[in-house]
Amino acid sequence: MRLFYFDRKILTNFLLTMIPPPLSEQELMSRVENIAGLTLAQLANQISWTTPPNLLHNKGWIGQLLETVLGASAGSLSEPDFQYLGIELKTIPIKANGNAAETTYVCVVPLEKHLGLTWDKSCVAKKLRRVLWIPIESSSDIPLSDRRVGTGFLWSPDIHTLTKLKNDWEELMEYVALGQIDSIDASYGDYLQIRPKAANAKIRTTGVSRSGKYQETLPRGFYLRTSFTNKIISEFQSGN
DNA sequence: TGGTGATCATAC
DNA sequence: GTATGATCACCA
Repeated sequence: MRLFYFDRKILTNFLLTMIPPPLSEQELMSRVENIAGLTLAQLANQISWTTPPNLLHNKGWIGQLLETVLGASAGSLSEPDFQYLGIELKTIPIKANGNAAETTYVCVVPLEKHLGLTWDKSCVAKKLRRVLWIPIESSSDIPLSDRRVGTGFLWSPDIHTLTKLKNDWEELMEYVALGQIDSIDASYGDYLQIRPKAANAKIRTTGVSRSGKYQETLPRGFYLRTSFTNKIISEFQSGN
């Protein structure tokens, strides 16, 4: 069943774009090199997409564009973008000064069914095992069409980083487990933070209260702080 | 100006 | 509603 779904997904994407998924890391990185320096409009033209005037009503457009151009599988499965390769694709908006403009969304915070959940099994650990970061020019004074794609690079957290992420995750999840999700705000966590992840502030999902009963609450997501992604970028640039 | 809370599109 | 992809927008 899952195989069927996977195949249909790949096939649909291929028929729409004629871009097959990369079969090796080398093939993927060769595609990444080939698009470095291109503008978003040039990239969009490759697959006959129209560049929107801005991202206001298309916040995920750049991410979806890069996914498609690089042959990532489409769809909303909880799988890495490049399923064969176990690689997650993340675009990262870069300001004129070279720093990340926005935090990076990782995954939804489990607000129930988290009993016995450990770091190694968490969505954060799974998503961040191997990431293809692609910097994208994001200054608001550059029209979206003219913004250029940077040099993408593969990244895996080193042991120190992994420990920091694990500590953050465990600390944050402890509040969740104790039914104290509503007392957490975005200031908690060094590398990871928890923030709302919903269409609006009225959306509710099921969580757990302090007394252990089910309680409706705002859906949250894990995000990487810009200070952390800046660190990743500067380590790549300095060749570490 | 940057960090936090709020929000947008879309598939299923 | 839940998942994917994220950025917007306010205010200290």
